[in-house]
Amino acid sequence: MPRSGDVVPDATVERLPLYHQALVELARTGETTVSSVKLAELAGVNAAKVRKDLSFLGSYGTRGVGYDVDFLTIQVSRTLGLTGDSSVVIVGFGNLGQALAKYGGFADRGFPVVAIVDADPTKVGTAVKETDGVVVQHVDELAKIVRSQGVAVGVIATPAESAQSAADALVGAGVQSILSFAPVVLDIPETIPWRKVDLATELQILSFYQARSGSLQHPA
Amino acid sequence: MPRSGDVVPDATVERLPLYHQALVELARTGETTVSSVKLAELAGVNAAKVRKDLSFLGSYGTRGVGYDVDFLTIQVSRTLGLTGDSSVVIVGFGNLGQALAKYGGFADRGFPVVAIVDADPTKVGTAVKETDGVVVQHVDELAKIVRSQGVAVGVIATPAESAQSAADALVGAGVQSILSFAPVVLDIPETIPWRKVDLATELQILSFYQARSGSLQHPA
DNA sequence: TATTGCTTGTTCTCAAATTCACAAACACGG
DNA sequence: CCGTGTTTGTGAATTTGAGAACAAGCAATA
Ligand SMILES: NC(=O)c1ccc[n+]([C@@H]2O[C@H](COP(=O)([O-])OP(=O)(O)OC[C@H]3O[C@@H](n4cnc5c(N)ncnc54)[C@H](O)[C@@H]3O)[C@@H](O)[C@H]2O)c1
Ligand SMILES: NC(=O)c1ccc[n+]([C@@H]2O[C@H](COP(=O)([O-])OP(=O)(O)OC[C@H]3O[C@@H](n4cnc5c(N)ncnc54)[C@H](O)[C@@H]3O)[C@@H](O)[C@H]2O)c1
Repeated sequence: MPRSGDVVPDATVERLPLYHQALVELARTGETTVSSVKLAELAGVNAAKVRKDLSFLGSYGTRGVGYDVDFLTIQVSRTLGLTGDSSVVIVGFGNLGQALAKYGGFADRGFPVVAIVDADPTKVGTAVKETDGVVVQHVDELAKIVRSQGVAVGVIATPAESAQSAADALVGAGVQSILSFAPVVLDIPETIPWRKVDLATELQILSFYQARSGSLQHPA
Repeated sequence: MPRSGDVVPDATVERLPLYHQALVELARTGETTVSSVKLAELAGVNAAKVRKDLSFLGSYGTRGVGYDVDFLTIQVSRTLGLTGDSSVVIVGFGNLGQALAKYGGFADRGFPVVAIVDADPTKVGTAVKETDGVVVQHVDELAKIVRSQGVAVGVIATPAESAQSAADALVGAGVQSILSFAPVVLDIPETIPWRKVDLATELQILSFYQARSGSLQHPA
């Protein structure tokens, strides 16, 4: 019987946010319990997989009934480490950085944007009303900002050629994880988890499956 | 001996864009050949994995020497189906849609944005200079646009609640693949490959590995 | 309290992916 | 033309993940 102290497989970790999202939606619509079949449908995965994934967190379902939506949400959140908010700093206030800054979906999901930095002096001083008027600061202030505000996550939205130096600055400043939109592999200490979101890569993967048309759908 | 006609594993397909990117970068810096070790380093993966992945495309290396950068680039491109350009239509000209529209990285990598649509009449008519002055059109024109311009890829940048109808419209219009930024599971025919990019999901996955600090790095 | 119907949790089997390890193959220098 | 050093391509072993199947367990109801 796996308990929450045991390891959770990587493949499961990647799906937990899907379940979390589905659970939040269920709670919003007033559902109090949910079966693995229903949850699987909402998350777009196999029901057996849902049950196995959830069993890694503990035995939180009730046979014949299903899972309690609120309780399961808490368990998934806890496993993902979504206890309190994790503040985010955005590095690079260009096209993408501005879109991210204005986007409310981060704060809604527990990742408030508390600071924005850029290397361009002409961008420093801009206030973003969507994020409670956070003002763009210079990248040289990064370490001070991270320390004083207890920033946990750094988001890199600089051009590819500046991404490594942005990463170095974030690591030096003491952030605990990094999400990068630059299409380059970063050299980051193993102690700091990081992920990359690369749109061109996504389009190229789609291109493959499109060429092999119909042979496989959405394998993500 | 696997040939290009054989199947390429999903896990390999997901990495081919990484290699492609590294190869383009190598060519830019004037390198003519590259070893699996070097390529692995650039792509951030294991060298044996690189060799096995490439072997699915065919036997294109030279023992004792490595791979010819230009030739391998062509083979990877061909496998991914990156022969000609694939035109893209962006659905939703909000924060994210505008950032995407202004971003040059799409066209650079063979995915020119040839059209943008939105449901909001006040957005219709806006011209985006970064993409050769493409003008935002109404979403009702989607089918006509896709057919007349031979659009291959649809990018969904609408709010979550409109994403399914955007997907339906794209499918109806005849696009061949879909990339969505909305944090919802879409119901799309199996014949049309689609992928989802969800930033909150990425942050939540990072949150897990951060909580289990140091036990595992960047598993993507 | 016994029965019934439903859903979980887990076991088992199969498939996919990763990694190691090394023979085969090639370039090059002497 | 032969030996040497290097790097590929791929078998084989191992790890990881997926999915089917079903016994175990609970609620509800009579
Ligand atoms: N815009 C998009 O839709 C989009 C899509 C996919 C990927 N990306 C990637 O996201 C990144 C940003 O794209 P963009 O379109 O916003 O670029 P951009 O040029 O509009 O903005 C980059 C910003 O980063 C700032 N910057 C540069 N070096 C910096 C440094 N060392 N420290 C701090 N700030 C620095 C610049 O001053 C600028 O404001 C790029 O790597 C791009 O490939 C963007
Ligand atoms: N902005 C970001 O940085 C960001 C980050 C992550 C995810 N997202 C996701 O991307 C999506 C868009 O985000 P955003 O911040 O750009 O939102 P937004 O509200 O700024 O823009 C949405 C746009 O879509 C248009 N639209 C609405 N319904 C439509 C329809 N049926 N057909 C065509 N157009 C329609 C609206 O008129 C609006 O212009 C959302 O799903 C959001 O969750 C955005």
